[in-house]
Amino acid sequence: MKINPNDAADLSAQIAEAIRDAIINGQLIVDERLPSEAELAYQFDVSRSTVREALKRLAAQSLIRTQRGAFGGAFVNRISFEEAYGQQITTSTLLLSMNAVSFDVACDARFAMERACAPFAAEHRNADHVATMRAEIHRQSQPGLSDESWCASDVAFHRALVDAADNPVLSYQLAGAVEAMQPLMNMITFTARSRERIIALHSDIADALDTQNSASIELSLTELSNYTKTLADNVIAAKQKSNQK
Amino acid sequence: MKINPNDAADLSAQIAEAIRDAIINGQLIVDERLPSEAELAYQFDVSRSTVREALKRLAAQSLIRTQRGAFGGAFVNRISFEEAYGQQITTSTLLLSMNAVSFDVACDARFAMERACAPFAAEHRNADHVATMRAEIHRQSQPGLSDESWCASDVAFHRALVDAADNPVLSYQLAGAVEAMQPLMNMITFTARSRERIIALHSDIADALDTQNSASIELSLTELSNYTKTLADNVIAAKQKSNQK
DNA sequence: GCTTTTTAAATGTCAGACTTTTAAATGTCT
DNA sequence: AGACATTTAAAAGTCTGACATTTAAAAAGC
Repeated sequence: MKINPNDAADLSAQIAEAIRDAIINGQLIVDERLPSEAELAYQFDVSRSTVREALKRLAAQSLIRTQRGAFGGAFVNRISFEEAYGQQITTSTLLLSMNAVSFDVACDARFAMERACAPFAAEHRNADHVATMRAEIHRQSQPGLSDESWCASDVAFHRALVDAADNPVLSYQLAGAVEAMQPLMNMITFTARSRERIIALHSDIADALDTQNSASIELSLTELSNYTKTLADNVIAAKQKSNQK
Repeated sequence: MKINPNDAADLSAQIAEAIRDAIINGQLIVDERLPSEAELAYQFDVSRSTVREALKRLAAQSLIRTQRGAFGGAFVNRISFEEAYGQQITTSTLLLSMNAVSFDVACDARFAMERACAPFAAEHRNADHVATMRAEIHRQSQPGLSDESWCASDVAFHRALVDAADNPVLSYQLAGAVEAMQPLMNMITFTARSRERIIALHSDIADALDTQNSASIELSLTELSNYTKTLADNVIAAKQKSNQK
């Protein structure tokens, strides 16, 4: 592992990159201990502060974890799917809020990916998944349910569908789509939507999952997508009209 | 923004979290300048080093960028889709290499997501996308092509299909799937695969995209997925047999 | 043999100094 | 007045050295 002191980039960024590369191409393996900060400082010929900044960068990406005390140090971290979900959701949320992504584009992407789970969900679903979905549908039918609780239940419902696919790679990818986009979509459409209509579609999906009818799941998801897009169009049109006044 | 000095967590982690939250819920907006390191150190009542470690954590997640010199400082970064691709690919690669994910599970996820792009790709494809795919197919037909170059061309081919969907959200999600998994798959199957077979399927996909036949794209992708899984099964079976000797 | 104490190694934090970069402000010349 | 050069101040980047805290192993005591 080498760095180039003449490079314009910060030393801490260069060091972080060198260590990251070593982890990615397998020179450092999971749970392996890195040299101590003092030792790294000596090896890279920089101060301990600079090494520490590099290590914090890696820690922020969950590439390493640190442990204090004797025989502590920095260890290569095994990135779990569960951990990665969180990062995925944060990044997806920021991407959507910071970039001008049209509602239709986001909606298309979200439901396309969820439809991609349908065949696997139909195949691998078990009683728990169906029960979770029915429980959330029941919750959604409660008259006094707040918009926040509705949204949480909505996420839980779709989450159950994704989890039914029993594929951690898909779940990881979908985490961003469902958990980041669903709240945004709810925020836009909650004034105009018909809860009954959505509940009916949710029931169709739960039934189709129960009977392992993948095509029917996909069909209902497409309907849900179209309905959501129509709602958004109306809301946006209404907003423009009120602005023109 | 407040931190709790009695919290067991590192101060720099707490400060990073406080600022991250402020960015996520909109208290800090894109391109807004954060207070200087000295000012932040004063506000949080910690040393400048601690603040710097917090800022490095945020920089590692592309949440801020820093600029030296007068009127420099830390600025809230607009996360672009392009930037996010890289992080997505890194994380996906590590997730796959560090966790025991079966080949079939990874393969299912990857092709399911790519199939999800098919309808949009068929609708929005233009001459460039088809031309890129045909060019890559031509490259793949060259007899002397190295395995590394084949893999790169393979990625470029699938990348073109995804890009044809003209949906940045999908492209972002697919970046991890295609660019992280394709190389891993190639690594496992390259000894057993028939380039002719794959080229034939690639040609089918390019033709179907050209004629905007989404169903046909999906069919060919499923065939490609099944072929890949069969190859992997054979390779793994052969390996076990040789181990038993 | 078990418990308690000591110890050393490591990270976490702080304070202060110095270096480098950068853009605005100021000065100077034409 | 405008173009160019110089100064200046603010801010990040880096370094040094110190001290605090944590932690597990080693040593001591029973």
